[in-house]
Amino acid sequence: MVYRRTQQVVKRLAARRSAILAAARDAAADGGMAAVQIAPVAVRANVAAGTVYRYFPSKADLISELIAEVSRDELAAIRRAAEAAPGPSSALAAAVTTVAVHVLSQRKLAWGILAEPVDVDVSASRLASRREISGEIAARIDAAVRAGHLPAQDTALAATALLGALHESLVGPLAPDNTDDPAKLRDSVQTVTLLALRAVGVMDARARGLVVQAVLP
Amino acid sequence: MVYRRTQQVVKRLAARRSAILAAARDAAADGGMAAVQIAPVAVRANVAAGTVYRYFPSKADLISELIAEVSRDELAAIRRAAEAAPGPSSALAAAVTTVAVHVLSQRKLAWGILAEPVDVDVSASRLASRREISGEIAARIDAAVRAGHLPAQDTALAATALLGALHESLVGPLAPDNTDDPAKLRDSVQTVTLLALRAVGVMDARARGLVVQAVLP
DNA sequence: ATCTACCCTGAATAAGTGTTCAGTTCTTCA
DNA sequence: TGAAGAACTGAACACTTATTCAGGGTAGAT
Repeated sequence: MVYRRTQQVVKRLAARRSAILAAARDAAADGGMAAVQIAPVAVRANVAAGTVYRYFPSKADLISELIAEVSRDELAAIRRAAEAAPGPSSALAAAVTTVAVHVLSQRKLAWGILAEPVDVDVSASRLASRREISGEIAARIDAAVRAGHLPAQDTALAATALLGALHESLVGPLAPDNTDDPAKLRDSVQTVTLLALRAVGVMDARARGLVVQAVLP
Repeated sequence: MVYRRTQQVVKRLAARRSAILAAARDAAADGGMAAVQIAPVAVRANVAAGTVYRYFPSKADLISELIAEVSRDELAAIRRAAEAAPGPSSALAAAVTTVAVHVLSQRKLAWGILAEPVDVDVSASRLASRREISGEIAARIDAAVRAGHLPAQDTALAATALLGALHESLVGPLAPDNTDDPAKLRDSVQTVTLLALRAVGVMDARARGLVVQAVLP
């Protein structure tokens, strides 16, 4: 062989791959999954359409990786928020609030990742994404149950239901369109978080306290 | 003119239209919205593909009507259940239970109506559908609030969140797959209804009572 | 400098389905 | 019964995008 991938080339390839993924993410943030089409993404990433296929076997793979990436980021944020909280209930509140805030601050992207129709099959990665996030929330609920702050319950089902409630009320088609009023956005986050905490059995008064703590910086 | 639509013909036309809609509904119940394609629906309805277009201007219109029809049925069922209940809280519980049971007993159809990707734009009718159902639930929450059974709250947001919780936990991708175990199905309905009622502020003990009442026939 | 292997380009291709429409069949009424 | 209008048929068409691939370019080794 008279050709070997030098370190420089390896780096360039990795950078290009990242650029394509980033372009896809940008497109999704701008116009939802509908905007994640090979040709436009290639343009954003400054490559030709064919090049995308040197990095991703298919559009389904590209979108799947996009979903996985966003999901990883989200999971990390949730963990960070929860671990900074003083106790299990606060951690749960912080986790829920984090999801709500993130989802609201990137509504198009969130909608794209979660539920927007896509012309290729990405159900597997969506499933994985939900599993991860839901699992994390379930773990937090579980911790609060074990600490005696919540009644025993099916934590997996509860976590799934919580996420459904957050998503539908914040980025679903009926979500109020407060795109640019920070006060209303905060209100929504607060209301929905309160709802979610009460759903798993946090007493109302205590829930209010936890929510205020979690929403305030 | 030597031709006028006689009563018989009018009836036949109406029947055909219904047959096409019914065929679409069957297809959706069998294989989700993905199965609602013009050619297969036409076959089910015993007409040619072109005929579908004499009754529906486009696939989008066909599916929109399908969504509207299912939505109407659902709304009627919710109202019936709620009106048969002895009080506002029971009515709310009955309404929520009804949604849960219906959704579970026609999961593919529900998923198709609610969230499954479709290749044409049906967002308007999905929005309308959600608005109707959510509005009804909101009204029930409101009644319970006015009766002093629940704390004051943003009932529209709460209703939306409740529906999101129900849908995600019962027909979402993470929903447990108890297709054929009636006991587990009932368990799911009970658990989720309980969750929903607590979310809007029903006290736990009272919620359990309401749920049992609502779930038992 | 030059050969080789790899990478990139972007126009052409492929494939799936909604939609159309010229021709056929059916219904009505004189 | 036959003429006229309406409804139905289903094969052909249209359109959109993902995907391919032959050709040109670039980096590494000698």
